[in-house]
Amino acid sequence: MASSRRTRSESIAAELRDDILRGQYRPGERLPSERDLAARHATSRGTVREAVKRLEQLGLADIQPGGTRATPVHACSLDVLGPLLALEPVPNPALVDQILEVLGILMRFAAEVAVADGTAEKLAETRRSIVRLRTSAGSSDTGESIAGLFRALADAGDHLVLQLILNGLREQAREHVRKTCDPGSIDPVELRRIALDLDAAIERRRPAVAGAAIERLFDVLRRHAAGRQDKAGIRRRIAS
Amino acid sequence: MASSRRTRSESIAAELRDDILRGQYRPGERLPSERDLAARHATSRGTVREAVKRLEQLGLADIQPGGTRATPVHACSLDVLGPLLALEPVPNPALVDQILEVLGILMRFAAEVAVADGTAEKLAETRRSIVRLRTSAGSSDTGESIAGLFRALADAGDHLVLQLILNGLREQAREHVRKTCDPGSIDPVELRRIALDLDAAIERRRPAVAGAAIERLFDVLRRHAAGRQDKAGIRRRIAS
DNA sequence: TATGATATTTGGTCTGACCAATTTGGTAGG
DNA sequence: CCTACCAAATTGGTCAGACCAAATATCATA
Repeated sequence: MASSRRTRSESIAAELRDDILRGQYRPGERLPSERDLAARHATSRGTVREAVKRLEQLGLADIQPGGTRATPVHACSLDVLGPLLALEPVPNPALVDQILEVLGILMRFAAEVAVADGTAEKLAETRRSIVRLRTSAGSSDTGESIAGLFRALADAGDHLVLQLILNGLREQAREHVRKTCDPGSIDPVELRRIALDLDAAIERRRPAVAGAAIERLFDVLRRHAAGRQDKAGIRRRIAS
Repeated sequence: MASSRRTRSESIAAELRDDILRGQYRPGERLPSERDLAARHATSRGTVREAVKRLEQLGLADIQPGGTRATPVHACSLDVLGPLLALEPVPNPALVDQILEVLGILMRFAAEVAVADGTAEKLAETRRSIVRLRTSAGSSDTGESIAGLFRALADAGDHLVLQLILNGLREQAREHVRKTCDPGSIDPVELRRIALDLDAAIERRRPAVAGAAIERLFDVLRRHAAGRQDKAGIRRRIAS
């Protein structure tokens, strides 16, 4: 229900976006004019215009009469994360870990909110997703199951702000995180243990316990994504 | 360096956006066609087209040949938060609290990262912003000082993912949160105490202590935003 | 050299048109 | 009566060329 085939203006937008992300235009530097771009891409100005507009909404360009200018990356929208990861054939491991780090914090909170405030119905759905995770642990469906659990947790809490952020993060990260860490090869035993703990926490309505389970899950995910090497280096960087 | 005057397509986009957020179009329902909208607004199809495109990028509309359809709010981008708050003359207090809740979690993490990994230079800048906060506590500049502190902390950590999320959240929330809680009337004594603790934590490089200080800061902010009534009801909803 | 007027460039919008995909409505067949 | 299928109307995607206002660049003048 999401995307259709790639449109012309989308292609141009993607190309320009990657150019900016690659640093081809320094912040403040002027981009080619719409007319210029139209000529280069052998297309109409209207089409180019839509592409440039898209850049502006990503926070990558500041478009004004007299000239459109590039914008520093650190001031952009979350929506540049996906393209940024896709820039290199193998996603930047440091970035992937940052994503898992923040996602872990937010999902932990989501779990706490869900268990504390969730309706019985929503929590039942969450527990069903936990069952699916337990049965699929070790298989190629593991990634899908984990994603399903996350969605259920985010949905159960009725916390709109949290949902919106998680939407964006998921949309940007999903595919690329999978590229770095094949969830199917996560230790199934560990996964099932976490799933059981989480399920028990939900059943007995223990938000803190549920949050701790999610935290452990992300420890596993991050360690797994980082590969066998330097497991220790990635661990929680602060001893709270 | 941000916005110029309001463009016609932006006006139309804003109107459509608010219509959808107000629930005028149920999810899945078809929006008027571009030609129809152009006629209604006495404008050209190209202009309307840019507006509708904007909606799609907000995640509010799914635009496809045959018809553009509305999308459920909970599946949108974070960028709808601002408009959602602006829908009512007085921002929804529950939403504002949700924002402060999530912002608190993220800023706590940002502080921990900053203190753990920040360069001496960046941390010095952060401490300068703390000084500004202490001197402005109780004045009308308090809000600006707090925002400055947040920006410095987010900047010191060199955590891109966190920065991007905080960008979006700040962009959406800034103005509206201020409407709900006048920062100038926050207890200056409490504020200065937190500032001192935070400063000491930075100086001695104690991430956990810095995080705790930020957490206390947000306790104050949330209690203040919620108004004098039901201080207790708003408090941290989970006992971790 | 500094400054102010002028010419050029650039984005914002309009008009009207064509194509391709979808939706819709009706029709023939079960 | 319902279903499967086909044709017409609708809708989005793109193109072309044009005009205006704001910003920039250029150059003559003080």
